[in-house]
Amino acid sequence: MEKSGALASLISGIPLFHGLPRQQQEDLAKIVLEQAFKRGQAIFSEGDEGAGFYVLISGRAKVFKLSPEGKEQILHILGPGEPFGEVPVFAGEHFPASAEALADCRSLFFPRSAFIDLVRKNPSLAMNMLAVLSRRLRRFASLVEDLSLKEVPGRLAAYLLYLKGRQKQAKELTLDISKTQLSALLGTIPETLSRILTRMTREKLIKLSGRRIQVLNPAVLEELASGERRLS
Amino acid sequence: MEKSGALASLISGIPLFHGLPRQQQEDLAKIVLEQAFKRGQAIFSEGDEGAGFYVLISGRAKVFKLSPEGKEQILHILGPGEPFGEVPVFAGEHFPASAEALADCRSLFFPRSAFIDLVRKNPSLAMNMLAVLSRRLRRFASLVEDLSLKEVPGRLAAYLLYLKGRQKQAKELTLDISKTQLSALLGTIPETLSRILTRMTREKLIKLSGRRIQVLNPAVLEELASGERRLS
DNA sequence: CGTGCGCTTGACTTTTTTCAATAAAGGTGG
DNA sequence: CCACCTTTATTGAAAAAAGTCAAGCGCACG
Repeated sequence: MEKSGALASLISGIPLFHGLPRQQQEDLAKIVLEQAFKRGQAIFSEGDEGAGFYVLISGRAKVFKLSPEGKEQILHILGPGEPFGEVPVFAGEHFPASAEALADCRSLFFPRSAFIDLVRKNPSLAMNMLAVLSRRLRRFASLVEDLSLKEVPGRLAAYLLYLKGRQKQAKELTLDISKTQLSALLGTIPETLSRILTRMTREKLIKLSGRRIQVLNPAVLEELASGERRLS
Repeated sequence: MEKSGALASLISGIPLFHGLPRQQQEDLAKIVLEQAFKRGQAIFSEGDEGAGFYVLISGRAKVFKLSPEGKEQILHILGPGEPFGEVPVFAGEHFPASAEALADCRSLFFPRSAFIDLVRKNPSLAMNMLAVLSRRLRRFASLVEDLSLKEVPGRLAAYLLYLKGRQKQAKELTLDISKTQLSALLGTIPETLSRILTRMTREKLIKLSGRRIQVLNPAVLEELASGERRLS
């Protein structure tokens, strides 16, 4: 009783499950499994059979693709409350990418067939899931646009402005991931990222000390991000 | 009666609506609008408010992003039976990309709110839509992988093999889009595509005459596509 | 106190794009 | 059916962007 109460409150706090009748949140609690992963641990790997999907409860994780030569492209950085690994639940059975814990994590695991039963019985749950997948498609469209239509300085500028939007209380941004991870998120390598940060500093667009970055000139960053201007 | 009968048979032939009870296909027929677009005509533009989504009935269309400098990245080439523009139905309201007819098209348009009502009442329709969005996420993950982790010869090789898989009856592939469009689909420009086709021809991997391409050495194309080898 | 990992910088290579010119192809109207 | 004109495709030379290889620094953690 104790335990399922805690589970229920975890579940009701997940955006994917907002607006669901209490009964259905309890149904979810019945099928869910709790899991933990240590920093650096694989959660699943591309090609694995997906027996269900995950929701991150605490910690931080990444979903990524790896090239044969070892280059990594991060598709998504996950924080608490975010679902991942849903694709095989509804189409095909293997994961299209890999996932790994960036810090010690707790997560919930929802087994595929029990979850599908709930979705079938439950229009609100289906609608919420459709919204989640649609938002992800939107993000992916934007990622493709960045990779194909912008060069690295533009992608970095866009990311800095995105961070600034999320951390608007602080005058100074704090990177929530290592620069190596950031380079993989932007579709480049650490050396290139480092050089561009140096150039931006030289141009007085930013000021950086370790993981903290001050945005000195957001207007020019905007122009870089939208491709109107390039970094000299 | 005549007309709605024709509509009903169109609708029942759309994979998205397979397995639905007849009643629900009739419900769909009641809310649908038929539309036609001429070659080159815009169907919608990025940022437009999405009042509903489309299913292509005949012809061919593309969904794409445009950079400020005019470079285009095609996200998807659509053929008959394929739905598009669904994202704003379930998340946000504006289109994340633009769509245009590549040839004269007929399409069905499903208005958002009436369609959502049907989805809410209809678990199978919801499941089908979840499958469609999941498959698209899979494709996007693969597109991101290609753009970020492969160079252009690898992307082209992957595309040729994909085409070969779809046209396996013929010994000779036929490009179903212009080379300019293909370059935009592969995330490059016509000059680069042309040069790489020339190199592949010189290496005797393919033989090309106009839009027809013979694959002479699929094994090496596989290696290019997976990054094990590079084009000398 | 060292060892390792993340980060930076330099020199060099490769890939791709840009710009420009030309050639080929396809459709239209005479 | 042909001539014309627009679009599409190809090629070269040069520039730019990003990646590779290698070395060195600094900081954290055991």
